Amino acid sequence: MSESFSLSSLNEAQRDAVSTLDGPVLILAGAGTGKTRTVTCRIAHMLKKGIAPQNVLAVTFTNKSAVEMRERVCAMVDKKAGKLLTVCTFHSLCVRILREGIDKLGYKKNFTIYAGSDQVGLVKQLIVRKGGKDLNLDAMQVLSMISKNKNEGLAPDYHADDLVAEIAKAYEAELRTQNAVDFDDLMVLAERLLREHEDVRAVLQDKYRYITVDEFQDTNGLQMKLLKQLVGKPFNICVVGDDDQSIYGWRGADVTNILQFEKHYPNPKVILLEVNYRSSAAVLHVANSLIKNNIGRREKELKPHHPGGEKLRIISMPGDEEEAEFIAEEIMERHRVNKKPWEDFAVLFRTNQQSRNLEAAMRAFDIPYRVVGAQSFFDKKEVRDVMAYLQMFYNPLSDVPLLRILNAPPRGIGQGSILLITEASREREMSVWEAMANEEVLAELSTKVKKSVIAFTDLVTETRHRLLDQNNRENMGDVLKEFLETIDFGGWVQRSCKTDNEKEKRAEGIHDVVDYLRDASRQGKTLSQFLDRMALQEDRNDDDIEKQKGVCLITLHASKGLEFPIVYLVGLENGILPHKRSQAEGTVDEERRLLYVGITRAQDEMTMTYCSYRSKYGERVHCESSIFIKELDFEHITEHDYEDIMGAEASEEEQESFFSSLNDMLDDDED
DNA sequence: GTGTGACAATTTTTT
DNA sequence: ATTGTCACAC
Repeated sequence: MSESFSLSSLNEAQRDAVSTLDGPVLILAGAGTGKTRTVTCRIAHMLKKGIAPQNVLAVTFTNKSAVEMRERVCAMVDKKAGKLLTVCTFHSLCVRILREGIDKLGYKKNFTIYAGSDQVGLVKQLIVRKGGKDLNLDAMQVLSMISKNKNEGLAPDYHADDLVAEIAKAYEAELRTQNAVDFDDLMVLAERLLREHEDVRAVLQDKYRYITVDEFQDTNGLQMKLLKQLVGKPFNICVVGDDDQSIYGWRGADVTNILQFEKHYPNPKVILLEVNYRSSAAVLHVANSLIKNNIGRREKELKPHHPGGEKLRIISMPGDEEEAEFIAEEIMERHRVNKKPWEDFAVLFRTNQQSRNLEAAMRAFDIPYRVVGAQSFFDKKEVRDVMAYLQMFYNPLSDVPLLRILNAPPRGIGQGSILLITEASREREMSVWEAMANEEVLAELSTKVKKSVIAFTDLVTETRHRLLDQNNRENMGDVLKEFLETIDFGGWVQRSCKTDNEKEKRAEGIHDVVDYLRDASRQGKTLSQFLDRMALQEDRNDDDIEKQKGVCLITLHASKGLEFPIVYLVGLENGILPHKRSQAEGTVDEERRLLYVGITRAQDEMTMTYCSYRSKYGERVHCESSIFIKELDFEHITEHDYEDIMGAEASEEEQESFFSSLNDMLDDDED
């Protein structure tokens, strides 16, 4: 596809966005208004105008959108030029920046990235060490406080609770001595590096002359600060987003970034993308009627490209089981009678719990379905263990991965010995790895344990050299495989499995890591590059919801960016949507946006349901319909009752033609 | 080092 | 109802 063809296929606002390359640009792109197409065309246009691809940076929030954006730009431009573009996530960008210059902040360049369970493990340890165990202090909670603090740019000791401040400080110190950084640090340190080192800043500002930020409503304060450092004069920064789709406030996203963009970059060109190519007019009218109840938003309205459309339905259900069954049955019918493929349907819900009923109903009707979430590849224990081994090989001085696998599988270094070694390492101000090679420390251990420790360090050292030696022609995947066999890692994992199914899944997990590493090795990647990729989850394509078959069961949050011809949105009840906690937290607006996102997923048909009763934690409780329902424009909605529909259907079977026409007259007052 | 039972918690989730 | 965590026993 040639680029001029693309340009002519854009609407006026989109063209305006594409051709405005200089100075700050704010693109307010409503749902379904061709945002990605506009942004990718804009970047293609840059290259056509002679801007060097090396000078172009596009930052996204997820790897998925980074990959998509790159692919779509590459389809429009010269292959070679496309490869020279920088299209990546915030975190990936920070890793690149830091691998170059983190030494200027006193870290070594081979820093380790601690993620997820690494962080939790470390905090758990620190809670114990600081004597907060009896205080019911939860590691995850502490961690989220630490994270929030970092993202707000506060000092680590700035916490309401003294003990938390203690732990936060110790956490920072610990990461520092282990030459490790967490996900937040990637951002914090990259920002600091740019702010404190003019030379680094100058180089990067000169390199990235044209910057695009996608999903700008999801950025937080820290990401904004990083951008401020990265964007140099004449401020060729283009941000794209939609304040009405800001649904990640709970995770730090700061919607004022997009609302007050002018404060950071005065007199931007503001472009409104309002023509929606996705949904019917009816769907958009309802969506518009809801979202205008939010105050302090940027005024805009989705304008339908496709006129008319089926009215939306709101159906009251007696209980959550009927709700699920009704939907499953209807999907079944629509598939059978109207020949709609399963992939046309989606069922959206607020909380993951709600998927239970739905899954059960789908299974009962033999409807193929796909669910997002579940357990992701990288959270699997065996995968994390193997990754810990690799992290340790790369940098044995990082205690966290080392401690994770020190006795997994068991090799005669028990809890007591581990405690002794860690204590000894702290006393001597050395890493655990160094302590294990220290004669004095070894002398404190029993002969048996000492032998185990030496056997372990010897094996690790030998494997480590084979993995890191650039002159070694061996494939890293093969080295890992051999190592895992030597320690009988697979056997240990198998033994801990209860079912055959589990055995299979776990073995697969281990096998996959080996395969990934083998591939990376074949492509000439170093262990460091492989670990970065894995930490940033850049290889994650195993659970791409769009590639799976069947009816899509998905949370409202995860549905953002997707679209479906026929959508069901369940549980429109106070306490669920808006969620119970949002009242107290003052985030009802965000719940409204969440519903807005849900409605705008639908292309043709939209059905919303609420229940009178719902099973909650084993108890059957009464529910009332959502406050949001009365905000909707009922000109484009028909209301139904479960009993009536079922009654009508039952009759239909007996006296098909008569009752169905009567039913039409009663229920649908369309022309 | 692994298995059992009591006990609490229970929105959304990427990197 | 379900799921995970933790203490304790074997």
